[in-house]
This record gives sequence, structure tokens and C-alpha cells, in this order.
Amino acid sequence: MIRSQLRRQPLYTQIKTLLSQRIGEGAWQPNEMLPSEWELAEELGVSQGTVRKALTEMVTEGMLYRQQGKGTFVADVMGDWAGPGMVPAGLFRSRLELPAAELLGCSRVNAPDELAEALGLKRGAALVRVRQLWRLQAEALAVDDAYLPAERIEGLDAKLVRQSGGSVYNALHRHYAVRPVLVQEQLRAVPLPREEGVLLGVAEGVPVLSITRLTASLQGEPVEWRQRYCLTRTMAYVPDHGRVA
Amino acid sequence: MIRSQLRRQPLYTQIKTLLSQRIGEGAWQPNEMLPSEWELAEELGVSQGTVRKALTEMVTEGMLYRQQGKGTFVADVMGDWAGPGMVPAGLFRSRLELPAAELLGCSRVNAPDELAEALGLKRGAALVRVRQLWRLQAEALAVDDAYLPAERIEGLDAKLVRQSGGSVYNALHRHYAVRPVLVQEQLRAVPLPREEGVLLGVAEGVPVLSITRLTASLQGEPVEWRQRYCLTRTMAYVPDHGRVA
DNA sequence: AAGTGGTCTAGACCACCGA
DNA sequence: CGGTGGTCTAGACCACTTT
Repeated sequence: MIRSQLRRQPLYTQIKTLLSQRIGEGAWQPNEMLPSEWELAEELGVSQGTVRKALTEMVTEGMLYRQQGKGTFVADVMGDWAGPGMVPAGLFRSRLELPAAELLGCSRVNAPDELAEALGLKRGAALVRVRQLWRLQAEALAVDDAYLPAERIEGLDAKLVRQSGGSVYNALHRHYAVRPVLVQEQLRAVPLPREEGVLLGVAEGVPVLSITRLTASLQGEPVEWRQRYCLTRTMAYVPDHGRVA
Repeated sequence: MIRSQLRRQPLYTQIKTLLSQRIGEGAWQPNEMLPSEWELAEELGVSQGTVRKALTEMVTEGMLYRQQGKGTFVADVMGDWAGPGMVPAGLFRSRLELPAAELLGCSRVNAPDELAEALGLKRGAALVRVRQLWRLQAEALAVDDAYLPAERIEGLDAKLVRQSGGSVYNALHRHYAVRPVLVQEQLRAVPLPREEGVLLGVAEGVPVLSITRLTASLQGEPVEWRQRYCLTRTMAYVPDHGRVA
């Protein structure tokens, strides 16, 4: 029975919470089919329409997807790129291209104050830094530094990320039962730092897009802070505008 | 009766289309209340639940908003800034600040090829260029050049934009019955051009965020191409990430 | 044919708002 | 109090997919 909470929240909201928890616990893996709407309705003691409303909201939030005639499925975890992709600069109505990641390595660092603050950690807390290089058809496009609280993700290393297809978010999900959620992205134009210039094979100081991202678990606990430097000489970054029809 | 179309499309989709048309024609002004769900249901010969589904989708798309106990209202036209705002660089969980626009002027130009292409016009077609300066607490932040097809918006000038509170989109809505819809935004990091450097009071060549935007009418007809140069020395640009709960 | 999601209806009741 | 949106139910039928 799901009605225990005295209806402080609507039934369909309670159902969303319950299913999110189960998915977070790994009750169903990505691309695995959920029980049918009627089965869920019976199990939870509500009508099919109420289950449907809960599922519909979870679909629009990107947690589930539906296939008519087949069923409702758990969506893949968000990719490390986390945007729609890149597009040739100046051309609208052109197809979005998604870069591919190459894992450069993992290391342990102590959190600078600003970063500890953002992640809700003590000053100088231990972090794992994961460095990735993004390519678009062999051409180097961007470098990422992802910082994660070492305590929360004990044992995360290059081997484990590689096992997860080079994706930090995939590793978080498969090994630490965390489905990452994007909290906020901040974009700036900055001169390319020297170190990143070497990695990208580009002169220091050219204008690059700096993308800073904070990621949390479904429960709202910060799990990652990420810094990306993205070249935009020929390709432009396309943000994910919600309303697209 | 709305059932005329032989149900090729679901009823609620037809209702969305019908209401969008009526709003585009100015049947209800922004912040004006629509008929109640029951009244619409009776008028259209469908059940209240079907009307409700249509309205709910239009609310999530940002066309309408609801107030419990009061009614359903037409949303304001999108603002010229068109993003959530700016945030102090590096600080997450900080309040978003929305810049204010100052109208610099209007002029007529001929469309460069790339721009004519994006707007679906003939090469060299006449355009109206509207130039705006954005300020955040008196500090110059960004300059915009909005380009609109002169033929489509005959008579648009500085006076008319000023009458619309300095907003191009407001002018489009009030004088040309166009509710602008964002098609795509492209972001790049580029060196600040000389002319814009003068307007912003900043040295030529510093890295700035270049934001290129294509805007269309509800019917999908392109109505504006806009180029923004945005300083990001202390403040960062925050894209509108759909899923935010 | 059986099982799934997708649409639509009719009716009930609740929560909130304003007069 | 009446009017509005918000939730929930039960049942029907349709469209699509798989067996």
C-alpha cells in the first residue's frame, strides 16, 4: 500500500518517489522494462491512470522512456558530455554531433576551498580527479577535469572508469548506485590555460568556452564538480533548451 | 466542433493547435484568463479531462500558466534576454540575476548570405537591425544585434521598440501578432570585435561569449537572427537546462 | 490473439480563491 | 458561497508490437 502518508502529497508524486528510489537501488537496470501500468497499479493499489500520470512525468524528466506496444523502460544514465552536442558554427538546422571521450587518467588531489564549498565538503578534503579528452572525428575538441569526493566513491580509479566505457557517470551508477543529475552549468569565455593548451594542441591564450558543472545524486547530494575547456573555432556549443516540441 | 479532422491527430493535440492559433491572433492578451476548463470543454465538445491534458502541455511548454483557484492565463512573451540570467562565476546555488536592456538604435541593412540563408530570405534582402546594450547594475555586460526581415515587419523602428518597453519580442507580439519561439542558440568563445569593445568599454580582443540565436514564429517561420557578445569576467552565463524540478 | 502503451469519457471529490 | 484548478477512479476503445 502506498496511501500511508495521509495524502500530504498526491498519490502520483508518491509513486514517482517510490519508483525513483527503486531505480536508484538498481531494482531495474537501464533499458530494462518496468512492470506494465496495470501491474504497477495493482501492486500499489491505485488506478492505472494514476500510475500513468506518474510515469508520464518521469518520462518528461528523462528518467524513463516509453515504446508503444512494448513497454516502459529505464533510461540510460546521462552521458559525460551532458549536452545535445556540437554544431558547425553559424549553421542552424544542422545535425548535432556528439564528441567521443578518451580517458587520460585519474589522480587524487586535495580540494581547493571553492571546490570543497560547492561539493559540501571540508576544506582540503580528498578528491579524485578524472581527466578526459573529447574528440570530434579524431580532432581534439575539449578537455574535462571531473572532481569527485574520494570518501564517497572509495575505489574509483582509471581501471573502473575504463570498465564503464570511459564514462564517469556510468561508473557512478554501476559501482556506487548513484544516478547523476545535472544541478547547474555555468559558461564563460576565457583564455585557454597553458596546461590545457598542450593537451588540445592549441596555443595558450586563445579564447575557449569554459563550462563548469555541478552534478548531484537523485537525493540532491553533490557528487561531482567538472571543469571543461571547449574549443569553438569551427563548432559551436548548443545548450539544451527545454522547450523544443 | 473540433472533431472534423478525422482523428488523424489526438483531440488534445488539435486543441493545443487551436488555442495556440487563437493566442497568436491575440484572442487573449498575456496575463489574460482563458475560459475555464469546463467552458472550453463544452465549446469544443470534448470532456474536461481532454481540455486539461492540452492545457497541461501548453503550461509545460511555457505558453500558459495556471493559478489554483483562479484560472489559466496566457504567459508573457519571452524576454529579449531569453535565458535564466547570469550568476557570479564559480558560485553555484546563487541567485540568478537578469540584465536590463537599453535600446541603442535601429538601422536598415542588407542581409549577408549566411544570414539570409538562416532566415530563409533572398540574398541581400532588407533587414532591420536592432542594437541593444545589456547592463547588470549599471555595469555594461553584453551587446546584441537583432536582425529581422524588413518585409515581414514593415514599420519596425526605434520608436516602436521603445513603446514596447525596449523589447523586440514584445514589439513583435504587440504590433505584428508574432509570439517568438527560440529555435536554437549557439555558443562560442571569441575575441571581442573592435566595434563591440567600444560599446562595452572593454579592450578589443578579450575573450567573450558569442551567442547566436535563431527565433521563429509559432508557425515555424524564422523572424529573428541575433548575435550577442557577452562579457564573462565576473559573471557566468547559465543555460536553461530543461529538467530542473 | 495477447499484451503493451495512448486516448477519451463521465463522474466524483478535494484544495484554493475571491466575493 | 460559487468558481476555479488538482487529483483519482473505472471503464472503454484504439494503435502498435510480439507471439
